Amino acid sequence: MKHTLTDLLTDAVRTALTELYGADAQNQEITLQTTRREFEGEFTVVTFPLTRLAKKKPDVIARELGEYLKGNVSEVADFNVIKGFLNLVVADAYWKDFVLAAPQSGDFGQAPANGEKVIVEFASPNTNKPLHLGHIRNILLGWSTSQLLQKAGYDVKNVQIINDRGIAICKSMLAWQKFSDGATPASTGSKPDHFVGEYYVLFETKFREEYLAWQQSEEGKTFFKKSAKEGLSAEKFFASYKPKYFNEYSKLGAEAKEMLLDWEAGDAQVVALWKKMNGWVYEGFAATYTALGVHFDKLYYESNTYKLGKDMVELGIEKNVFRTRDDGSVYADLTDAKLSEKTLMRGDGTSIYITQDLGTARLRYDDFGATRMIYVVGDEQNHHFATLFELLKRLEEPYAKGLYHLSYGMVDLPTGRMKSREGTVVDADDLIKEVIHEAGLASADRAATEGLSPQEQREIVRQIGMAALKFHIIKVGPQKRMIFDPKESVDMQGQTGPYVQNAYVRTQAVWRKAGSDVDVSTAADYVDLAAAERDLASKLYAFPELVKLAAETYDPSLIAMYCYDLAKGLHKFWHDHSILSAETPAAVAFRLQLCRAVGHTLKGGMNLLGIDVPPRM
RNA sequence: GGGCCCAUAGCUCAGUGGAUAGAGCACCUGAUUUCUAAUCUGGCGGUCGCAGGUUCGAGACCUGCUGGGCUCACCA
Repeated sequence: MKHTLTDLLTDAVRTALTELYGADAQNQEITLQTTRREFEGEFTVVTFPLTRLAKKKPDVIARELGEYLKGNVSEVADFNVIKGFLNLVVADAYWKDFVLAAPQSGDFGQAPANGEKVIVEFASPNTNKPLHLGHIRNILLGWSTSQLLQKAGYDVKNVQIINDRGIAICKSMLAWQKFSDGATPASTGSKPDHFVGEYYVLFETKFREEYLAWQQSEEGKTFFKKSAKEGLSAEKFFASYKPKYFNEYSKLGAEAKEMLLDWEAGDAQVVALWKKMNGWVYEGFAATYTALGVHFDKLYYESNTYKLGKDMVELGIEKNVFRTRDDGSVYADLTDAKLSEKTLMRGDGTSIYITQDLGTARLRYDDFGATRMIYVVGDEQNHHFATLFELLKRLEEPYAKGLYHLSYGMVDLPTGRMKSREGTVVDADDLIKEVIHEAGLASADRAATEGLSPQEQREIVRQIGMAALKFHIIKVGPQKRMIFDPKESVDMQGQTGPYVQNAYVRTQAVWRKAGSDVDVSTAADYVDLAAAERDLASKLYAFPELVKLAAETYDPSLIAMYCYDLAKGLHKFWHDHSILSAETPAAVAFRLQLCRAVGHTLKGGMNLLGIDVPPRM
């Protein structure tokens, strides 16, 4: 591995300290950071922490260090000192050589394969409803994390676990069976997952009607008088009683539960209906995944995995990690890890949610041999995953150290949280359609894509709209609960996806004009770089390290911020300098290649976010 | 009640213990005979929730508090 510039500078500072002050600086922490924009230079050494070592004032140390580095390190062309900050100006020759080398390749920033396998789980929807805005955040996070890890050298597999069973899908099934008259997505022209979702909603509607009627019946009124606490309003009482009513009194509830039992018993008719309706949902999901540009290497279905985990429970008992209660139920005592006592198997021998997660983790390890598993799941399940990981650690699973819950905050609307009951849930397909529509309106009065076929133009509009949406979501750090304003998500100016795309398009436009057979061999003769060029060069230089950091911290928002920053640098450079009519042939040649380097990096960076860049826009 | 997360400009968000805390949007303003103006320039805008502490240095680290969210099932 070649010495990076930052390593080289850090080492040089250590050597300088030893030479200048006779101190052994090998263990001294060297604070090297990028120079703030308002000062000249690219790297800054902070000399405050060196005062004890050198026994001099920070500014004196900075000056002496600067002189030494300028005199002894060819990469350091100049320096300036402000208080305890030594700003280093990297030699133009270094930047020039750098720009003409690594980033000229399309896979700039790609780390060599490290042989380690990692699984990223994301999406993981229920099959009773279409995908919504919350799923979009999940999917974008999962996909870009997967891309990032790949770029950082991992062998990545994308998986999801589909919650295809349970009471929810039975509600859709029952409503369809009772009320559809055999309607199908084809007969109604509905997108199939939306079709199934409509029956889920219909079930809830019918159930509410039934519940309301019961509340107003003699039986309901008597029940209220008998059961409600003094002073509690009927409205409040019945709102909280709803789940119990569903389980104990409701005719529809009983039918849905019966259907679930029939399904578990393998009833042929119920299973056939289940397959049919889930089939519709998958057809719909596939279209949404395609629209989002993501795909999976393997799908796990809860209907296949929900009984897993019993062997893990056995193992836990063997290892004396789990205990059995008198009633036969099994639990793990995690109180010493600041977690609760967790039951893993019921007295009747059936398993629960976390038990299947134990089994599924092992199943995936057996499938792929991955030593890392990333679960992209909302932060309301933080406790669940803390428990799951602690259990797997105690079971001494070989992948236990590589488990990570990529937790993210919920998506709120400016009006508050999304609530299906109040119809404020933003549907994924609607949103996608909307952003593309807006991009189309914004493109309508532009001449930039004239001469392209209608298909090509539509594709560009699609790429722009999706870039606006995706960038708007992925630029926010995962941990943060975010407010999604649909109006802002279609913005195409400022800190947005289209802004970055536009910078890329400019790098392509100049090459189109120059012609691909232009001779750029004179670029090596280019000597003095302009400020905007040095700025771009140092930004390009930072890309591979940033990819590494973003992959290590599972944070794609870092890449989004970077892309914006690099695009901004390109736009500034573009404004300040002419490329094709630059002063000298060497300048033309260098700037063209600088454009190519920036273009590759913007494209690579945006691809990490699952965003395409168009050739023109 | 216990645990975890969040709080930075009017709004949406950045901010490895380092400099005068930054972007974008919004509002005001100037720039286009040119390689794409989906751009660029200037202006306006801050008690970094509050109070202590650690440090040469705190928006960041520690403690307490306030406000908001999530969670603490033999549900998923």
